[in-house]
Amino acid sequence: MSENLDEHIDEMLKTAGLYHTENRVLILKMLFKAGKPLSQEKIARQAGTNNLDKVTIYRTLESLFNAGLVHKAFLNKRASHYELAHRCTKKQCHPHFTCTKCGSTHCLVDLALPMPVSYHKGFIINHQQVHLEGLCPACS
Amino acid sequence: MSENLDEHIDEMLKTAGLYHTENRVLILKMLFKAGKPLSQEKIARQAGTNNLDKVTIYRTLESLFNAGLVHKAFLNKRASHYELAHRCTKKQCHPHFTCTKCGSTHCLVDLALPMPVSYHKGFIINHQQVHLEGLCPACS
DNA sequence: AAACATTTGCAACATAGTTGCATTTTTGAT
DNA sequence: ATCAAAAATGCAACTATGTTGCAAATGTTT
Ligand SMILES: [Mn+2]
Ligand SMILES: [Mn+2]
Ligand SMILES: [Zn+2]
Ligand SMILES: [Zn+2]
Repeated sequence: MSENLDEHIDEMLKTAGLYHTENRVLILKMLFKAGKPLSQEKIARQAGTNNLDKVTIYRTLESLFNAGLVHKAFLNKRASHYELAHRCTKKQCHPHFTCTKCGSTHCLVDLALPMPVSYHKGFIINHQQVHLEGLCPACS
Repeated sequence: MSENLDEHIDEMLKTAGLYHTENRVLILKMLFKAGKPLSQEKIARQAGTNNLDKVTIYRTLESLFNAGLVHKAFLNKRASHYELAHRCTKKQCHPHFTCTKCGSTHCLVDLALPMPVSYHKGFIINHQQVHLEGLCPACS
């Protein structure tokens, strides 16, 4: 995946019907590399010299989100975080874990949680996100 | 509970070791009455004439939160929402449901979800919050 | 190359939340 | 009831996050 990541990203954008732009490629690469949810601010800082405008980052993430390539992760932070959708099913993202001591975030991609079936008459459940808190291996 | 709500709130504050103030009583009453998570803005608007300062609301909620009387609900909105902790166990809040059509929020207090047991060596899971999306009875 | 659609950067704005500090309220002890 | 200490409140100013409008730049299609 390391060699042909560029090709993979090209394919993702083409399939999604999105214009192939420098910023989309850059941000998708960052998300692949990070392997966990990133905020606008982290992306901006990591881009450094690339002089990415804040608004552009938000709009780029939104276009990737609308295309289904990216998910909003549901952390207990003030800022939204985005991650690749490649490790989520349509109905269920993997759980996210936040360490209450060091603040680190972990994607528990292999922790399968049951999706609740229909609740009461009339409720249709389409999507689930689970957020866990506790102590990470480094802090426990 | 309607008659002795005041007494109940007095008791809550006393047990928590918090000063008994007008604002704490007012906000706790609102949260009881609402039965679902409220944001600072909703509390301010509902207080109306009572002329509650924004900062005071935040600080009041924080004191109630630190005392464990109130939880932060984890909705996919920009602003934090707070609710009474009385329908949550220490480790697990009830799931919250947001309707993607009308935006309404529902507390699924009788939907019991299993708490994931320890994940990998080193992870200690202390708390779980689940957020569901779909269509509410009015919209489905 | 030309025409069209989308993306980008910038400035200005809106909303959520925080901090410092002087004043007021609550509490517990006299 | 009076007083002193501790905590809560209101206000102003501030930071951080996110949004909107628009002209210029870039990507796509023919
Ligand atoms: Mn993740
Ligand atoms: Mn609730
Ligand atoms: Zn940790
Ligand atoms: Zn609805």
